[in-house]
Amino acid sequence: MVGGLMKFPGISTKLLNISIDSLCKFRNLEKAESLIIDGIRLGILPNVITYNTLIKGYSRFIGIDEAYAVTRRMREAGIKPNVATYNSLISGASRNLMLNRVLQLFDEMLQSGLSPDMWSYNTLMSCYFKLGKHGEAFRILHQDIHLAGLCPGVDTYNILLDALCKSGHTDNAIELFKDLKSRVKPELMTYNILINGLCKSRRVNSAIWMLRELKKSGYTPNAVTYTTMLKLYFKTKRFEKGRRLFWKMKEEGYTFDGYANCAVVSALIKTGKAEEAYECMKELVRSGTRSQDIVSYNTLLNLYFKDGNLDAVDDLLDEIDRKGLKPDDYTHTIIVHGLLSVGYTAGAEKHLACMGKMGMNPSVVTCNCLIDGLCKAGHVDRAMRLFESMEVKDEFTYTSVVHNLCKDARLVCASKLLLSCYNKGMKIPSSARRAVLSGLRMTVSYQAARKTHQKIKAAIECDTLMYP
DNA sequence: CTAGGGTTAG
Repeated sequence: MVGGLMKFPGISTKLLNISIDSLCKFRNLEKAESLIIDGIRLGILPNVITYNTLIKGYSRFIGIDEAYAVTRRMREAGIKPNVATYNSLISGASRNLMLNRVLQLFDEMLQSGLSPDMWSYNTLMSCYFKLGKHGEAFRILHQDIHLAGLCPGVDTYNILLDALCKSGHTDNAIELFKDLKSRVKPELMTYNILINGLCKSRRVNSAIWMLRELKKSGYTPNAVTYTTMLKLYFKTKRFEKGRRLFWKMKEEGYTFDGYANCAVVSALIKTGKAEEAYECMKELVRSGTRSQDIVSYNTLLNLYFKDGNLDAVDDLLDEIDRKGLKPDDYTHTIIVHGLLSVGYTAGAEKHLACMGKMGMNPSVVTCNCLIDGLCKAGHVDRAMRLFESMEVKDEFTYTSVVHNLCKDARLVCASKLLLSCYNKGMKIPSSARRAVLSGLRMTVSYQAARKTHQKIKAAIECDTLMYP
């Protein structure tokens, strides 16, 4: 291949870069690098783009250190890193939420006399947002960008709008959207971000209004738009509407990547329609998308468990392994929950222990499942031991534990935990409160229930909370 | 750099 490039001096580096790019896209980084070396031997000199492409690949698929190591080889080859080089490194660091690394690279870029561009600032800003450091992110937006003589572009606003939506400030996002239209032209992605934010906060009418705005601006909804609306329909239990939309998506070729199929299948599983779910999954298997990512496998795995098809589960786990896919938090949760649902409590516990041995940290959700399952199987003490060992706990953890403690008549413990939730300002469903209060009334005393009710009132600073 | 799919309690 490289030999052939020699016949076209002048464009040979361009062709080399194209080859490098496609190799990198398919994670063939070693091959890409050996192609560079072959090229040099044949007199085809790599340029800054060649190395930047390689760095982008390393930073995306391997690691930031490995990507950085390429910059050293690049310098040895007499090529100086440019802003794009640093941007690739910075985005790799940002993807892994390595803020210090991002800042360090920024410094290094400045010290080598390079000026960060809008892309660099966008990445930095999005890293701050992803870490929940909104103040810092806004400082980049309102100060640093202007000090650098740059102007926020539509991409900058996309990042900002998405962060606002994801942190529950959908109203601010809408406000900003109305305001920014005078400065930049919203992209299709801008609309999708907002529609998604509105759907997630269940603002159905606003989402539909935004969809109309999207069309009014001359854009055509794409697979992302439709998948977002599809989820909204399922969430609001408008199954017929969802079914019709999915049908339309299939007809118009919007289901090529399997995203919509996964959404539909999980909705079908939740409504107990395993048959239809299998039907919908078949298509995914046929299209080959299934072989590409763990999400489709997780969906299918969940389906097999819910259907009690444990042989298929076994086969599928083997297949995941064979394909070299990496099980993620969802996979582990589905396995633990699935084992519990078929009554195999010991297996679920074993799975968690295995994860620990392999150096994996089970997620909060995985632990929540096991806690709940252990309680329901009558092992409340073991569940409580796991509960106490958890570093991160969420609403689900507490809700489940409180309910299960009530069922087990451990009211003192349950009411203590419930109160700690209110004191932390944690949102906990009122069903948990009712379970504790009625439990106290039944098994302790009416006075104890009243007293706890008073404490809850004080904790949430509310006088009108009715005593059930 | 930025948008959509998959997991848990009641």
